[in-house]
Order: sequence, then structure tokens, then C-alpha cells
Amino acid sequence: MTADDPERIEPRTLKGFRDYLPGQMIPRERIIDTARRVYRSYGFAPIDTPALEHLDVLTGKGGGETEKQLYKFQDAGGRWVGMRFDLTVPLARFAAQHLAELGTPFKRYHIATVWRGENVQRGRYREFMQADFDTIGTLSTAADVETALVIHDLFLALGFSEFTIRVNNRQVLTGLLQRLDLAGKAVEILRAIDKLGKMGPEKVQAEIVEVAGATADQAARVLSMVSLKGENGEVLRQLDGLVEGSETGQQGVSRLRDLLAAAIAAGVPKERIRLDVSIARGLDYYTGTIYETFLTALPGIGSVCSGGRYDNLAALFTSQQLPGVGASLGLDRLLAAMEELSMLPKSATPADVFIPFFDATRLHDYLRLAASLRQAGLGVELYPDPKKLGQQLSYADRRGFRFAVIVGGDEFAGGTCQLKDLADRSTATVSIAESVRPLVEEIRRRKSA
RNA sequence: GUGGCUGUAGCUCAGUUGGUUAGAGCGCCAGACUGUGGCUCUGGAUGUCGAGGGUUCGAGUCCCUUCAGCCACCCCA
Repeated sequence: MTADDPERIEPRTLKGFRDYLPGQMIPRERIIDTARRVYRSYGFAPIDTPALEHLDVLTGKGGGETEKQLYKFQDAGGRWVGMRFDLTVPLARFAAQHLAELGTPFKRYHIATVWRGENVQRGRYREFMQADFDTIGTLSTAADVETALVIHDLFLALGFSEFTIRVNNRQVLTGLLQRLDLAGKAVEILRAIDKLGKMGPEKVQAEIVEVAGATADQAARVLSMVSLKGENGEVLRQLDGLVEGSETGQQGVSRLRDLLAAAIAAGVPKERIRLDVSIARGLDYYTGTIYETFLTALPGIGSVCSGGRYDNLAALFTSQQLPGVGASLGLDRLLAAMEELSMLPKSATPADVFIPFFDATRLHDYLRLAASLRQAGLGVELYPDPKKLGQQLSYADRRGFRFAVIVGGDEFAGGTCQLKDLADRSTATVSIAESVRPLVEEIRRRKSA
């Protein structure tokens, strides 16, 4: 093939779809591992579902926005199929289909790729990964609390200390709207409220009047509630007054009060979990607690972990009432955030130890050494060509290896090796005559130091 | 889907009113240094100027289309 070969195909990826190089994939896998570990530590069990579903499963009763973003096509057999655009709808189908054998309460996590044909932006792609966890089959506030605790543990485990889980409860707003006779326009009003951070109160109020047909006075009252600021306890007290006379509203406030108290009792610092009456979440199926997680250093990127409680997950598929609560970690958005915050290590190798192929006649010895280090649990890469040592070390340095174990003629003769710490350029002579154990211990010691 | 900005070497960019063989820095490869990587010096390779079409004697430079990226709307992870 030549450069002007007309048959040559340009290598490229679809808009919004990306390749992941080792430098990106290593931290990505680390986030996945962390999420998995935290979810499992609470007893959430892994599941998976197909990427493709029957189209009607995904579209359900039809919803404007998601339907527009849905990737759909006819398969070879003429069936209409769609690619999942979130993990909640597949969970609903899954629950309706298998819950009889699983029983409730059922806690699952699901880390998988989803697809949305929407316009791309920083941290927003057409193919991205979500890491969901949900507890279904219970109405208990305990599950709501646990959801917040999982989010909290997760972000700590990921290396964040500056973040805020904002919580709210749909029932509070619903209660207020009932009192204002605006209950029928809840969806439009919620959507307007969701824009509060971006547009400011005046425009939101105008939108409520315009889109929901509310009077200026009604809109002002919605705004006054949604604009409540201050300590969690203070806001709760004010909400008590605002929802007075609405059973739903009172229940919402009461659940928020319980949730916050329990989360703080469980060790979440109060600055990391805040009642924020303005968060509403676009999705209409949330009926109770709502969660959004913001990074203090990067509020502009939006929520990196969102979720909430729903009354009836699988109404579309079964008459069985399935309440639940859960949240979704936006892995790719989070990764974009971490990259921007320089939280990603630059290493492009998953291994700790580099062994230069130094003495061209000793391949077998190098292979043996590498094997015994691996057996001790270390990741080891042996360079494939006996090039000059400087070049090999330069390669190791670029890749981000931490250690080089150098063994040449002198070392073979003396039964030793040189352990070189690429980070601080120091070297130490370690005996490997009897066993590699001293070497392994030295590496471990330096790693944890 | 709508609107704005951008697209030149692996990366960041320069490229004069359209004018012959398209440049820099960084990176990469090699050597100086036949057993030790971040410095220095020397040499070297690399471009369908995002793609396609048009205007022109002549286009990286102008026009149209298209693709991709960034930003806003929208929505959301």
C-alpha cells in the first residue's frame, strides 16, 4: 500500500466516540476498580445487561428528549432495536423479568457503557460509561442514607476531599406546588428550577410563568422556597412552614431531616452533605430523595454523581410496585474533571518494575528473574531487545516505571542486582543469590514510603 | 437539533495584500557517552496545510460543501 492508494481508509472515530490510550485507560480502570470495591463493600452485587434492547423496552411510553438521543436501527431480522442510553431502564426491565428469583430488597451495581446521540462537549460524549448502584424493593430511609454514604465513600476513595453531596426531596416541592395548585405543571417547573444555577432567579421565575402558566405570585413563591439558603437545620425549619398543610410536603421534609441526621451520624461531615432545595434533576421519575454531587474545585462541569428515589421503577413492565433508590457515577465526566485537576498520574505502564535486557547472552536468567518477581506479586516488564542500557532506562523513565532491576555481567558473577529507583535516581545493591525475597521487600518498602 | 469560534509535523503554534522547494519550539530517532534515564552539544526523520469541490496563470491563504474539536442553547453523567 502506498500513500496515494485510493483504497486506503482514513483511520478515524465517530464524533463523540473515543479511543483510550494507556495514559487514560489506566486511571479509568482505577476508577472502575474503586467504584466496584466501594459498591461491593455495601453488599451491592454486580449485574450486566445487553447493550441492545428491543426498542419498545427503551422508549417505553415515549419521552421526547431521550427518544431523540437514542441510537436505534433495524437489525438483520427487521427488528427495531436500540442501544441503552442509561442503566436505569435496563434495570427496570431486568427487575421485572428476574425479581421473582432474586427477591427483595435487591442491591445491584452495574458499570457499563451507554450511548446517547447528543451533541458533544467537554466531559460529554456519545459513548460513555456509567457506574450505577441501586437498592430496589424497599421504601426505608435507611436505603436513602446508604446511597449518600456510598457516594461519600466513593469520592473519598477516589482521592477527593473537597466535594458536596447536595440532597433534596421531590416531595417537598410537590407539596408546595400542590398548595399553589400547580401540581399538574410539576415537570415544567422542575426543569426551570434546574436552571437556577445558570440563569439566575429572575429568568427562572419568568420561565415558570411562561412555560407553566403560573401567576407571577405563584412563581415568586416557588422561587422563594427554592432560594432558601443556609445551614441544613435552618432550611429545614423554614421548609416546615412552607409546606404546612401538605401531607406530601411534610413527609418530604421529614425524610430529609432523617436522612441528614443519619448521614451525619454515620460520619459524613456536614459540609459535604447539604440540603439544597434548588436541585431538581431533569428526570421525572424521581419521586423522593434526590442527590447531586459537585466537585468544589470544578463546579462548572456539573454533577458527577446523581441519583434519587423512585416509587415505581418498573411500572412499564410489571404490575408489581418496585420502589428503589440509587445513583449513577458519570465515569467519563469524572475522568475529564480529574484530568483538568491534574489528579491523574502520568504513568503509561501498569507494572512497577522494569528489567533491562542488558547481557544479550542471559535471556533465560532475565526471564527467570521476572517470573519470580511476578510470583511475588509485582508487575514486571522485561525489555525485548538488548539495546544500550541508557536507551532502555530512558524508555523505562518515559513509561513511568518506578523501579529498574539491573543485572549485568558483574551482578550475575556476584549474585546481586542493582535496584534503581527511577523516581529519585538512587541505586542500591541487593543480593538475589538465594532468593528474590530481599529484593521484593526492598521494592515494597520503597513503594509504601 | 440551532448558533458562534477553530482545524498547518506526534504536541503547541507561526506562515506577511493569494506568488516558486511550508517553518519554529517541544517531542521523537541517532551519535558524542562499547555498563546506567530528567542536562548539554551535534546530526536526522516526519506534513494528503482536516477532507472534497470551486475561483485563479497560481490557494495553507478567497468561496462553497463536508468532517472533526471547543463554546453557548437544550439536555444531562
